[in-house]
Amino acid sequence: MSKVITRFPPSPTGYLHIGSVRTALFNYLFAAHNNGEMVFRFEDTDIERSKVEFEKDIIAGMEWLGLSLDAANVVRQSERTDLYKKHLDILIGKGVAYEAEESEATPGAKVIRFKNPNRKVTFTDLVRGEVTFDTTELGDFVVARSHDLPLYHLAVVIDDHDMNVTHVIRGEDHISNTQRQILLLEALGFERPAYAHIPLILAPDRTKMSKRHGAVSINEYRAQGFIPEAILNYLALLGWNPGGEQELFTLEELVKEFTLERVHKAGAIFDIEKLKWFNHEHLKKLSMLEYESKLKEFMERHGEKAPDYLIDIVPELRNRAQTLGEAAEALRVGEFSFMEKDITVDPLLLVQGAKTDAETIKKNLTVVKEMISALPEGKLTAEGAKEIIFPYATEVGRAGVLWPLRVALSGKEKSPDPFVLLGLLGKEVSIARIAEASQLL
RNA sequence: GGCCCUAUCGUCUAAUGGUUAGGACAAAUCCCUCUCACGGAUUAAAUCGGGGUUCGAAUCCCCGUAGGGUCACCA
Repeated sequence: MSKVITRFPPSPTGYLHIGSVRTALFNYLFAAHNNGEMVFRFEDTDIERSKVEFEKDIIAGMEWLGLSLDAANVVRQSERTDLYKKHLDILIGKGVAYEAEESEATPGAKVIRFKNPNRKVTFTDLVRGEVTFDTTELGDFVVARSHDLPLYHLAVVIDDHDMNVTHVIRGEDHISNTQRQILLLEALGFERPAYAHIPLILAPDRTKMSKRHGAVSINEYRAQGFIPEAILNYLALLGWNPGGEQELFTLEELVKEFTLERVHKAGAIFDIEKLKWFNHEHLKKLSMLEYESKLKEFMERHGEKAPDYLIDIVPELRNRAQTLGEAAEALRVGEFSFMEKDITVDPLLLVQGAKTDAETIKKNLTVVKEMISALPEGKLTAEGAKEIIFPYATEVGRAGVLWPLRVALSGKEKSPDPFVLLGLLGKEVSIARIAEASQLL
């Protein structure tokens, strides 16, 4: 059996779309699973709408996702007109294509129409089984604007053949294009590739996802702080799954499991909440250092500077934020302001949740301060602090000890628990803050 | 409208003729608890409808219904 070759042929007429990414992913997974290859080409026959800016965006997006195979050898249809012309002449020579009326798009040139044999075309779709179309309603469709300007269907057929594509895996919106392409490829004497039309990603209203539904460009997800591992994992499971109950997969695992037989037939609604869950899970799998550098890079990308204490609060950030964007936001709005040199403590807040009077609070804070002071230098960890303080707090009433302690250390109504705070701030700063808070009472 | 495709909890899905129809997200409740999170437990929630085939149907067939895709000198 010949080597499996799939393809990803975006047209550079917009930013990399989330739906394109999933199609690319399925092509990638299928090729990789079968030790094959995914080829890449830009379908820019529509010169009006195609832009270099979009080409760059698509390449950058694919690279970021880790799906780029050979971006250096990008093929552009606009650079292959000789190849198309050659085949166009063959079609005309055979009498299966002919010059018709003058072109609207390029005045002076005649459009080329394909002489429709008006018959039924049946193909086996690897996802849907046998599909039959009657091509009669297509009429003699236009295959080129002129001798030099092929249209999509012609270019696709020639390129897929020329690039030795064995499997055409694309969105279901292309299923009715297949009949035209089969007609052309047979007229040219090419071998048919295998076809697989995968279900579309739908917006919550069950229609094709588009800009009016929110984010469709992969850039927007990147900007929100989603990471490639999560996006790929989520997208792979939209319309496919390996059958078990496992949901978290690495790219390698997806490659190992992927088969077209298990691709669904029905469209799947894109659920941002579930994507967030996947993102959180993949973020949790990162080491402290990996998380730190990812967040740092993310913040810099958005013109923000990560604080130098970032590494210390990674564990907290990681369990709170589902996306890097949420982590950056938490930092921006001061959720971790207690890590700064100076904090302000509101005396009222100190007693607010303590369920006891100021005198008791003051006494409790003093006891805690002494407990910490008694600890040998460098011994103040969250666990260690909890070990000595928690029994005392339980004995005299936790709210009366832990709430004021937490507020004294953070100055905030909401924060990580006081033991974590002690571990983060260290002995010296903690003692100083407790002392300052006591003064306020 | 023509043609094509599709149909399991709100959502993503498992179960490829025999299960109390399972899991996950979201929701609700409870636990943990000094707050916010995290985490743990529990609950509610589905086979679109009607006919067949079969001892037995979510699963196979037919008819409805509903939804989607597509009908360019765009891709």
